[in-house]
Amino acid sequence: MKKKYIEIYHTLVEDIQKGEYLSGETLPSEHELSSRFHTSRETIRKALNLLSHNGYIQKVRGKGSVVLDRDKFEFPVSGLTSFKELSERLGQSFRTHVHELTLVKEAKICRQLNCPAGASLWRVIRAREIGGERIILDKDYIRQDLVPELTKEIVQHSLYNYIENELELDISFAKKEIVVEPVTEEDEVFLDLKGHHQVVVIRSYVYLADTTAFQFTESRHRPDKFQFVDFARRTKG
Amino acid sequence: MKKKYIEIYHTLVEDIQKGEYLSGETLPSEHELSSRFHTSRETIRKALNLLSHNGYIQKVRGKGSVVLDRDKFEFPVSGLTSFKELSERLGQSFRTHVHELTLVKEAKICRQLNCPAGASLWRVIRAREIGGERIILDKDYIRQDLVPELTKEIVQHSLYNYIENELELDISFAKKEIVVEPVTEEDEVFLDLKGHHQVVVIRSYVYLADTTAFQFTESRHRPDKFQFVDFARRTKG
DNA sequence: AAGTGGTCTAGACCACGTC
DNA sequence: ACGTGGTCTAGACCACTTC
Repeated sequence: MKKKYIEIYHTLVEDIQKGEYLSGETLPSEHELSSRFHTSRETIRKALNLLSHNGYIQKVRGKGSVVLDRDKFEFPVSGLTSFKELSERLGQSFRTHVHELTLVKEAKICRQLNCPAGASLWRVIRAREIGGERIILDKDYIRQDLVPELTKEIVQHSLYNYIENELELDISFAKKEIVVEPVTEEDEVFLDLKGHHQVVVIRSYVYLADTTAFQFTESRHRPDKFQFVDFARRTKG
Repeated sequence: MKKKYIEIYHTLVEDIQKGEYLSGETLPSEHELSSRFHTSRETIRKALNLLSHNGYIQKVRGKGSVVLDRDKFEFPVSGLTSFKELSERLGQSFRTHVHELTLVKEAKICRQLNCPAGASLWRVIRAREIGGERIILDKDYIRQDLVPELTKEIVQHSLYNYIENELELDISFAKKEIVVEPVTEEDEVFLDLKGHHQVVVIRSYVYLADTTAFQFTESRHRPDKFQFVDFARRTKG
């Protein structure tokens, strides 16, 4: 048995994308939806909360669930997007250059990942080429106890895909920090900087569903090609 | 009577902050909490979902609600933070210089805010000084039909405070974009750029709870002082 | 007054981890 | 086997918007 509220969520997303409900209009009422989907109102509400959380609707008390103009938001998949998804979205040709794939011991990063100081970490360094220019340098540190084997093919293709689908690790949340920093010698070597002296650095700590810290990533972007989109819903309380 | 799940949420946040539950430990079970707070389990679950959403806990099936190391996250108040909150958090002295407070008509911005092309908008230009340096230039456009009166005192003190507490407008969500751009003449005049030739630009569209687009803000930061922190929880489905 | 979403209840069964 | 959180139900009352 699948989860009902997830199925209802997908159905409603499709309906919205098909233009069955236009932006500014309201969805059928929760009461109406519960009888239409033969389910309780709380279950409908879970589906609607998902829609709201993902920016498809905004609930307005006494009025209904208003469909938002999602084109205007041009969506973000809030936060945890992989390079592959991103470049596919942009519809541009892309390549990945793998410069390093080694096992290292770095006490400092281990401490931040809550693993023993002597633990082995995969260090993966990849340059991302989009439209013929190498504009992103990704440096990943991944706990080897959680990902025992990595090959050049895997990191070239899609690391996230391998981790989530092959290893079935459940990535749950991430904390990221975005800052601007001077370029390093490494940046000079691996990127086409076109005279830029600073890069945008995104540092992420990625956690699994069981709260294990799992990966540290530093993603260094040439500033003229950097864009970050965020959809933030205010949580009350 | 206030909302129960909000009260329970606040109680649990306080307990966590007092160190009653340490990171890595689990909270009492949902069953236990519902009898302790004399409420139903679904209500407890709403409170726990808030805790989870705000990064206090991670729920693990079969195990419990694990308290996260929130210090390690150094929190963001995800997304919609005002300058005042930010500078208070940093504990630094700050000043706001109001350079402009006028009514304008800009068809382009009206279109993005979904209001008539000829509608009046407040244009507010403020430079933010932190630790003696003017490092942020905020340019706000606000619909005058929603905010009829603005004074220099209001925009100097706290615009958000006025909008939310005095006018009682209900800010609900925002879409933001972060990019890096060359400095403009305006930046040169109003900021202490210290030789920097680029600024980090955050463009935000702010919406009210009734889905009205309400405000457009462009916040221009000197790159060496820019930081953006984000806590992203992956939503399934 | 009627309709909408927001909150809350007191159960139920299931899937998963731990023991 | 037991305890945990995940899903689901069929009601209830309230606050708000619209008419």
